[in-house]
Amino acid sequence: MLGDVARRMRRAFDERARSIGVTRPQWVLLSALSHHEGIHQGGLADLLEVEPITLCRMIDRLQDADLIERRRHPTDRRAWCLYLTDKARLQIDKLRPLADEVMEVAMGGISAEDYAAFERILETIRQNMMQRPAEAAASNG
Amino acid sequence: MLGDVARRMRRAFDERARSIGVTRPQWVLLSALSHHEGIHQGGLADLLEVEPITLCRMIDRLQDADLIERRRHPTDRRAWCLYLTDKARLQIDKLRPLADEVMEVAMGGISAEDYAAFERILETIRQNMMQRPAEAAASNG
DNA sequence: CGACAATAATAGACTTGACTATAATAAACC
DNA sequence: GGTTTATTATAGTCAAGTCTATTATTGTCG
Repeated sequence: MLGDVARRMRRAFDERARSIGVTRPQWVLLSALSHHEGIHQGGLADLLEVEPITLCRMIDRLQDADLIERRRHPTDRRAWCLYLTDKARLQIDKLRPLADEVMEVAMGGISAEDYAAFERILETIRQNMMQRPAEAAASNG
Repeated sequence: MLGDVARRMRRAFDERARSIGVTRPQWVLLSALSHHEGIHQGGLADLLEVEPITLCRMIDRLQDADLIERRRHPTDRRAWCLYLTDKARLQIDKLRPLADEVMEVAMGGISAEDYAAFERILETIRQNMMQRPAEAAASNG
């Protein structure tokens, strides 16, 4: 059910975002980058919890679309530093209200108490899922 | 956050299921089919809320892996009817406890009241997301 | 019957995600 | 100073999901 609800929300955002020409994962990436400009790919991959190679290919596409700029790291010749283009900033400004709208629709008719409870429980589940399976197995016995 | 939690749960299941040799979406498919044997592809796609072509290719792979059998529909020569193989039934039996384990870990330390509240709120959100975006726009004004 | 619309499955091309592996570079260490 | 190890980015290959067609059918209607 949780997965189902998450999927419906993803889909709702995707439908709205399609006209902008940016996919939802791309928006998540751009949005994260807007708070950490200059970060290198590995760091951003950690932030987004995706594999470096997944991020690498998304960056390829975003660079092709003139939304992200790769600049050489000043001292580490292996690394790239990532920067938003002005075009990307415009896109983000258009996308944020869409995300807000999805949240509004989703949370319609839910009281403040329920909302708080929901957040609290979600956070508990998140903590429960944080331990790696090996540790989980170990802690079970 | 909801998406994050859903992703963590997906991942937890994937890690456990990998050794069985079936992916999570495949398990979902097999599990659904076990309750609707004989259904045709379009019907199953509706059930799982994926595009027919997505299901079609998953069925291709599952048929290659001897987990699903396609039989001709008795009267409609366009359609296939889907059946589990015995091998698939064994797999399902192995996977169900894994899913249960993930749920147990996820819900650890959550009271019955919280669990009930969580389900209720999730269901509300689900209902909120059920309306199509066009209708949502219309109902907004 | 015959044209035409609807339905079932599938093809092509794309994004996103994974796993495994590899080249280049940096850091650590003897 | 040179060898080994770790890190950074990337390639190959696959699954799963999307959108937009296309091919067989089936059903409908004149």
